[in-house]
Formats: sequence, C-alpha cells, structure tokens
Amino acid sequence: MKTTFTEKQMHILTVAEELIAKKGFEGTSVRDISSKAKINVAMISYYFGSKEKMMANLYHFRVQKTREHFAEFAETIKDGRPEMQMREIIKYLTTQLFKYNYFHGFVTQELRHTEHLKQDLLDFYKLCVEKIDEIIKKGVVTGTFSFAPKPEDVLVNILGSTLFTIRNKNFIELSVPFKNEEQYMKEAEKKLRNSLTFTTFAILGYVID
Amino acid sequence: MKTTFTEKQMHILTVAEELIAKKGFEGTSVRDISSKAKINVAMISYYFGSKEKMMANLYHFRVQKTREHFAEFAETIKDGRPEMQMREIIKYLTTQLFKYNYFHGFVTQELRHTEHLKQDLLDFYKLCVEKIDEIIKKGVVTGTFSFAPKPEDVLVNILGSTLFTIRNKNFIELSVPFKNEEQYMKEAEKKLRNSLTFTTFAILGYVID
Amino acid sequence: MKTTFTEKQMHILTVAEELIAKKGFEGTSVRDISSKAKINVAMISYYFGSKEKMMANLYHFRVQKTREHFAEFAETIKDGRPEMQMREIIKYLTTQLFKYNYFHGFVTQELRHTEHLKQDLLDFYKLCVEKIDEIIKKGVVTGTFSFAPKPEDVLVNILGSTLFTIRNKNFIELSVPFKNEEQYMKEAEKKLRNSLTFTTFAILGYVID
Amino acid sequence: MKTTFTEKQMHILTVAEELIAKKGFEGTSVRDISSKAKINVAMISYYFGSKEKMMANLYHFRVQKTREHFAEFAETIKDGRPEMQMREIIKYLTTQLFKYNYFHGFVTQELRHTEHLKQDLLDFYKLCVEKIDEIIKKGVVTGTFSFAPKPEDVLVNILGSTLFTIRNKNFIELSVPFKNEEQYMKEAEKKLRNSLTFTTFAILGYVID
DNA sequence: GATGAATGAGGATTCATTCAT
DNA sequence: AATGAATGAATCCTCATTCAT
Repeated sequence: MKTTFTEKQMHILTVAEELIAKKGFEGTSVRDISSKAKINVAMISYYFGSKEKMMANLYHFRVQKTREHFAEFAETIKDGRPEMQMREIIKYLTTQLFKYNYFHGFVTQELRHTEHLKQDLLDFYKLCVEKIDEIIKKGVVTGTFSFAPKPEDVLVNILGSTLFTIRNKNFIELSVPFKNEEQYMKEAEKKLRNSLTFTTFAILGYVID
Repeated sequence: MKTTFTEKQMHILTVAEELIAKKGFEGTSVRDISSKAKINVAMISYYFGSKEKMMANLYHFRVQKTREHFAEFAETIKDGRPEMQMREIIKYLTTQLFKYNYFHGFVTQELRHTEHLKQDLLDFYKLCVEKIDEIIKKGVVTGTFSFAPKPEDVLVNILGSTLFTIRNKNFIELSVPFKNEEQYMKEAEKKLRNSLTFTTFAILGYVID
Repeated sequence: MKTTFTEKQMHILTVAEELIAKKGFEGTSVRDISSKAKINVAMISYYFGSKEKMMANLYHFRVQKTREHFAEFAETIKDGRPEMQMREIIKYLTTQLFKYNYFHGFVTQELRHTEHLKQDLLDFYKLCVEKIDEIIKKGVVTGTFSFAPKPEDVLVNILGSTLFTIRNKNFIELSVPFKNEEQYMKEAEKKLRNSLTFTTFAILGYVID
Repeated sequence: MKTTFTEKQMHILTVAEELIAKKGFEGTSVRDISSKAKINVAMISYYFGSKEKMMANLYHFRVQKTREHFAEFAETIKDGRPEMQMREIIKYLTTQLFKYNYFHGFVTQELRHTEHLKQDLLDFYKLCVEKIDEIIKKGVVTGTFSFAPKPEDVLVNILGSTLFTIRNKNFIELSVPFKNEEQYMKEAEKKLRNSLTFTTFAILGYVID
C-alpha cells in the first residue's frame, strides 16, 4: 500500500476523511467527495481504483502518520522521570484522539471486510504498549510507582475513556460547562485528562506530592 | 415509540440487529434483512414504516430493555456493602455490553440525524451515574472508600474500556490466550473485569484485604 | 355494469370520487380511499374486483345519474318557449358541471384503456344534442330564432367553455372579482352563463328584447 | 428553468411528451420512457434531476415555444383587417392545439402540486386576450364589428370548444364523416373552425358578405 | 361476509464505476 | 493524464391484490 501521494490525491483524501468522519463511509458518496473537492467523479476510481481502496489508502496513511508522529513524540520524552512521562503520554494520546477524532470515529466501525488493515492500527497500539511498559517498569524500579499494572490495561483505559468521551458528547455535556462548541471540547478534554491522570496514577500507586 | 412487538416484528428486529451489528446500518439493506429473516422485502416498511424507523424502534427497544433490566439489577444489590455493590456494577455492565456488544457497536456510530434517540441512552447513563454516586457516597461515609471520584468519570472509565475491548478484538487477543471464539470472549471479559475492578478500587482508595 | 349499490359500496364510491377528483385516478391509492372511508384496504378489491373496476362503476354510476337527472329536467321545460328553454338548458348544464366539476375533471382524462365506458357519456351527449336540436327547430319554425346552427356545435360550445372555465381557474380569476373561494365560483359561473347565453342567442339570431 | 436542451435531452422530452400525452404523467413510468427512448433508466434523473422536474422542464419548454410562436404569428397579421385577423387567430389557435393536443391534454390535469408552473400558461393566455382585445377594439372603431364582447370570453369559447373537440373524439365522430384517423382529424378541425368562426363573428356582430 | 396480514411486482432514484474522448 | 457522459446494478419504498381466517 502506498504512503506517498500526489498533491491531488492528498487533496481527495483530506476531503474524504472529513466527510467520512461526519457521515460515515457508506453515508459518503463519491459524488459528495468529488463535489466538495471540486474534482471529477471519476477521479476517485481513477486514482485509487475504487472507493473502498481509497478508504484503505486513507486509513493506512493516517495510521502510518500517527505511528511516525508517536515515535517522534516518544523520543522527546525519553529522558524524563516516569511520572512525567506517563503524564505526557496521557496528554499526547488524548490530544491526538481529540484532534483526529473523526478518524478514530470510523476506524473501528466502518472498515468491514478489511480486517487486514487493522494490522496497521495494531502496530500502533503495540508501540504504545511498549512505551507504557517501559515507563511502568522504570517507575517501579525507581520506586516512583508502587504497583505494576499490565500496560495493555492502562492503554485500554486511556483509549477507551477518550473515545467514549468523544463519542458521547451529550452525556459528557451534563458535567462539563458548555459555552460554545470549541470551548466545550477543550473543557471536556481537560476534564478527561484530569480523570485519566488521576486514575492512572492511582493504579500505579503513585502519590502526587 | 412502541416497546412491545408482535412475534414477527421481534423476529425482524432480531435479524436486523444481528446484521446491522455486523455490517452497519447503511451496509445492511432491507433485502439482506428480509432474505435472512425469510420474510418479504415489503414487510419492513409494512411493519415499521421505513428502514430508518425500524432502526429507531430497534434502538429504542434495546435501550428500554437495558434500562429496565438495570433497574431490576440495582434493586438486587441495594442492601449490599459498597465494595460489593461496586464490584457487582462492574460485573453487570461488562456482562451486558459483551452480551449485546453488537448493539452497542452501532449505537454511537450509525445513528446519524436521529440525535433525539440518544436521549434514551442518556437516560440510561444517568441511571448508572446515580447508582454509582450513591455507592461512592455510602462508601466514603462508612469509611470503606478513601476517595470520592466523580461518578461520571468512573462510568466513562468502565464503559469506555469495555467498548474498546469489544471493538478491538485483535489488539486484546495479544494478551489473552485464544482457544476458540467463545472461550476467547470469556477470557477477554474476565481480564477486563479484573482490570476494571482493580482500577475502580484504586481510584476509590479501597484496599482489598 | 351495476347501477345499484349497497350502502357500503356507495360510501366507498363517494369517498373515491372526491379523492380522485382532487388527486387523479393514479394519484389516488386504494389505501387513501380505504383510510378516508374508514374501511379495510381489501374492501375495494372485494366489492368491485379491482381499483379500475371500481372506477368504471363509479363512472358508469355518475353518468347514469346525470342522464336520468337530465331527462327529468328536460321534462320540466318541455312546454316553455324556445328562448326560455335554451336559457334553461345553458343554466342546467353549467350548474351541473360546476357542481360535479370534480367528476367531469377526470372523466375525459383519467379513463384510459376503458374506451368502452365512454359510450355512457356519449349517450348523455346525444340526449343533450337531441333536446337542443328540438329547441332550435321549434325556435326557427316559430320565427323566434333566425338561424339554425348545428346542435352539436352549440353543445360543444357550452360544454367546452364550461369545462375550460372550471379547469383554468387562475385565468378566469383575472376577470372575476375574487373574494373567497365560494363567492368566486358563483361569480365565475355567472359570468360564464352570461357569456354563453349571449353567444348562443347570437348564433341563433335571437334578439333579446 | 432551462429552455435549451442538448439533442439527447430533447430526445427524451419528445418521447416523454408523447407517452405522457397517451397515458398521463403518473401512468407513464421512467422505465416506459427510457425503454421507448432507448436510453438508460438513470438518464432521466441524470439529466433532469427527477421525473417531476423533467415534466416541469417539458411543460415550461412547450409553453415557452408556444408563446414565442404566437408572438411571431401575431406579427404577421398585424396589418390585416379585423375580420381577417380574427379569422386567422381562430385558425392559428385551433391548428396549434390540434397539433400539440397531447400536450394541452395533460397541462390542466396532471400537473398537481406545481401550481407555479401554470403561470407560464397564464402568460400565454394573457397574450391571446391582449391580441383579441386589440382586434375587437379596432373592429368596433372601424365599424366592422357591431358588438364588443369581452375578449376573455371569446378566448374561453375558442379554447374550450377546441379542447373539448380534441378530448371527445367519439362524440365528434358522430357528426364528422370518418374515413381514417388522419382524415378524420382534418375534418373535425375544419368543422370546428367553421363553427368557431361563425360563432365568433356572430357575437361580434360581423356580417359576412 | 369481511378482514388484517402478507405478498411480489414495479415505482423512482442513487450509486460506484466505466468508457470514449 | 484527465474528464464528462453514460451505465447497470442496487437502493428503499409503495402499490394493488390475495389469502387464510
């Protein structure tokens, strides 16, 4: 699968991603995409072979980018103290998911019959688990953390809570002061991050001074 | 909106639920449903008015049942000790979500343009929050719990982690011994429950003896 | 074809006539009729064999009634002077058409593939022609009328102008003071009758004193 | 609304007009049209948006053409004597209606819910009224005509009689020698024109020398 | 005699894709 | 390389009718 695209292809993918995020894969027609992207209907088949293949490319591309980005991020925190690292990871993941929520929104739902594509996402998850594991181990060794929960459980907790928050806006609203859309998203993210940090530190047995 | 259906209507809903869970609402045609349910294509419109209305009925029905069931459940644990109650709630929610995972799979994704339907789900969430709040308060008063986290955060954690687990089977597989499908689901649920119980008790400051 | 119906059948026909007049034959579904008539959908097929046969019965019935009614009317004027008779015929025909305009609206349009039914209407037209012919002849003989136009031409003129008036409300409105629907119809009918009377007498060479 | 069409669009409209004239708008399916026009079913939606919009285009187009044509015609007779002008107008209108009878057949009946489209036809009628009014006035001034009937009454008479003749073939047949279809139409038109000319001159008080 | 459930045929439209240019 | 026209398959839904009761 390709990971580099011409400018026109990227343009299509960008528009497609936005629309699919809003209306779902099946809810988004190639006409919608082509009209919004101001290109010919035929271009999607022409460039990607089919609508589904375009989707696969989009998916692959986005996850690839996410992995690369995470790798870069991981590098920047590699010398910190474990509690700082953990705090940063939580911040990073929530921020990214909130930013690309539209993407993660369809990732797990709309890609049916394309099981093999999920391998990409899996690789990303593995990377996260590795890093978290590393941090936990370091924290335990240094005595910063009292407990050593399974890293995948920690990740499930972080990702699950974040995606749930994103997808259940009307529930979250009940406990987040709502002014306007943008402000709300910020507040929701902040509340979530506080909660996740508290929870994660709790299961790590880390006592905030 | 109706909550009782004839046998034939229930049959359609059951088949529809299964298919929609697998292939999504838009990915499931009325022909798919009717052919699997061995009924005439026209029956869906005939019974429910339209495909979308059928979906709304299905949704409403399932949430309604869930709420009723939860209310019954809540009654059964009302006299227990807080830590037992919390354990039971976690068990209850994970079990239910695993059981009706196909339903919860599309609930938050596929129902576009039917924002009003989400009110039902919201009411269910509120019920959960109330109950959790009650338990936390009791636990704190009795000195069983040291901390009083926000009940909605606890719920987000439980539901988010559970749905993530259900939706990311291929990730969970990595850390759960896989024999066969059924066995796997049991193990995954067990692992999740352990993790959630540990996490929840950690943020409640409850020390397992 | 039947001309007598049970009360229930008549009820169906009455409702059907009204709906068909408003929305056309094809635009009116048996469901529309049955729901408005508060009867079962199956009744139409049950009583009349099919929707189309119901229509044929309705048509036949209405024309039959019209003929009988016209015959009665003709009797009442048979001793009058020709100019009075002619005036009365014009009045009669316009009044009837305005009254049953909905019927005449579909008569000539919606009954496709049922050419044979038109025989009924034809018979009614013949009856009119006969009567008009009689009047003209008498008028000419008595010297009341100077000319003897073809009776069918006179009829075409009367019926054509009337139906055109009924069917082109928005044109007629331009030259008829419009207050409310009912008032308008009365005014339109009056204007039409004046015009027709004037025209008919003109071609008969009858000079109004 | 468009008034110019590509060759293919015109082809569709032509076929559609013919079929709709025969079987009505609702009685004609897009499948009928596409199969007769030897095009794909999807083309109607593709070109016109929907069946109904196609109809609106057809309607608009036909009336537009009629108006333009009438304007041209009016120009050609503008210098004639009033009695000649009136004769020509009658001839023109009857000829046009006979030619496009299929069109005028559905115009007033089948276009429900599209009241605004009738404005087009109304404009055409107005044009006719204007011209007729002009002729009458000139005739009265020059002493050619003795009476000044309302121009709209004259038009109603002409159009009504013509449409009635077209729509009631089996009645007209009774007084028109029938050989073959084509011949019959010619004869019917001729008989109608004679009658209309006589009638119109009668109400104008014009004495044919 | 009358009905409500159920049917299959057919309705218009939208879809992703292809093809000639 | 890129496009606009055109296509056939599939969509959901509505129709008049039938059938078991």
